[in-house]
Amino acid sequence: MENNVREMFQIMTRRFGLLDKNCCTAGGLDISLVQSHIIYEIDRKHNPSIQQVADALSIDITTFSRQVQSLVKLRLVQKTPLPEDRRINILSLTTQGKFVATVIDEQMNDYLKEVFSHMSEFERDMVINAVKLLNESMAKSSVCCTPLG
Amino acid sequence: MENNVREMFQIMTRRFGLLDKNCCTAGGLDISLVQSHIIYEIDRKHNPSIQQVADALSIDITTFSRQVQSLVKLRLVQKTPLPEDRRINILSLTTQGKFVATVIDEQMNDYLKEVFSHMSEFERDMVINAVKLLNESMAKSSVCCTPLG
DNA sequence: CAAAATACTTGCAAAATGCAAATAATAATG
DNA sequence: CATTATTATTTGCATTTTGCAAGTATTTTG
Repeated sequence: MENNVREMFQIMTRRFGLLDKNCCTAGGLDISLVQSHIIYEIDRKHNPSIQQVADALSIDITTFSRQVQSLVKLRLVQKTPLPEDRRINILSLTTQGKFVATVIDEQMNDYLKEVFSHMSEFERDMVINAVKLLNESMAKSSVCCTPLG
Repeated sequence: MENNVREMFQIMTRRFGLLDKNCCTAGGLDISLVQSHIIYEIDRKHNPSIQQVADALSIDITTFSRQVQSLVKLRLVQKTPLPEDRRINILSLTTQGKFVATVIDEQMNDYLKEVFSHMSEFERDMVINAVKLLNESMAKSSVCCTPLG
C-alpha cells in the first residue's frame, strides 16, 4: 500500500503533464507547454514582472527572458517598463493573448469536466477537496515549491 | 468555485513538476527530469522494450532512442536484444541504475511523507483515495492519456 | 558620488527535439 | 521461397531550448 502511493502520484502527474503537452492550438497558433504556463501565469497574476513570473514557474531567468521575447513576437504578450523603476518590465496579455488564454482555459475545463463525468457528485467533491488540501500541505512543506501559491 | 478548479489542478501539477525538476542528484550523478521518468518507468515495467517506454512517456521515439543511449553511456541502463525478435531491445537497469532509482524513490517518498505530515490521518486517506479515483477516471477519459496505466 | 545590488539581456556552447530517411529484422503475401 | 509490407530502432540534420558567464541599464546604499 505504502509502496503504491508514489506510483499513484507519479502517474497522476504524468497524465496532467501529458495533457499539457498536447495543449495547445489556439487562435491558429501552436503554443508550447512552457508558453501555455507563462500565459496562464501572466493572466493569473496582477501585472507581474518578468522576474516574478520566472520565479513562479521556476524557469531560469535568461531562458525566460527569451521565452518572453518570442511571445512578444507572436503578439500574445506585452512588456511595459514600470515608470517608478525602469529596470522592471511588467508583463501583460494582448487581446490576442487573452483570447489564447481563454481558449486554453476552456480546453482544460472541458477535460476536467470529462474526467469528473466518470465520478459521482460525492466523489467529485472529495477529489476537489483533496486537491485543495494537497496544495495547502505542499505550500506548508519545507521541501519544495515555496514560490508557488 | 468552478473557476478555481482548473487553478487548483494547475498549481498541483506545477508543484509536482517542480519537485521532479529539482530531482535528482543520486549516486554522484545529476539526473535530468526526463531521465528520472525513464528510469522510473524501466524499473516499474517488466523488461519493457524501447518502444513501450517511449509510448508510456509519450516521448518521440527518436528523441527517446538518444536518451537511452546517454543513459547507457552513464551505465544506468542496459539494452538487450530480445532473442525471439531481434528488432526489439529490452531495457533494464544496471546495479548502478537500480541504486539511482532507489535513491530517487526515497526522495519522493520522503517528500510525500512530509506533505502528509501536515494532514490528519483521515485527510491523508481521503487524498490517497482521491488520487486513485482521479487516475481511474483519467484512464477512462477519451481525451487524454490512453497509453498510461 | 562610488560601490553594491537588482532587473533584465545577450553571447555562447551544449543539450534536446523531431521530421525524414536509413537500417535491420520479422511477418505477410503471392 | 522470393518479394513486399511492417515493425523496431537508429542516424542525419536543422531547429529550438537551455543555462552559465558576462554584459547593460537602473536604482539603492553607504
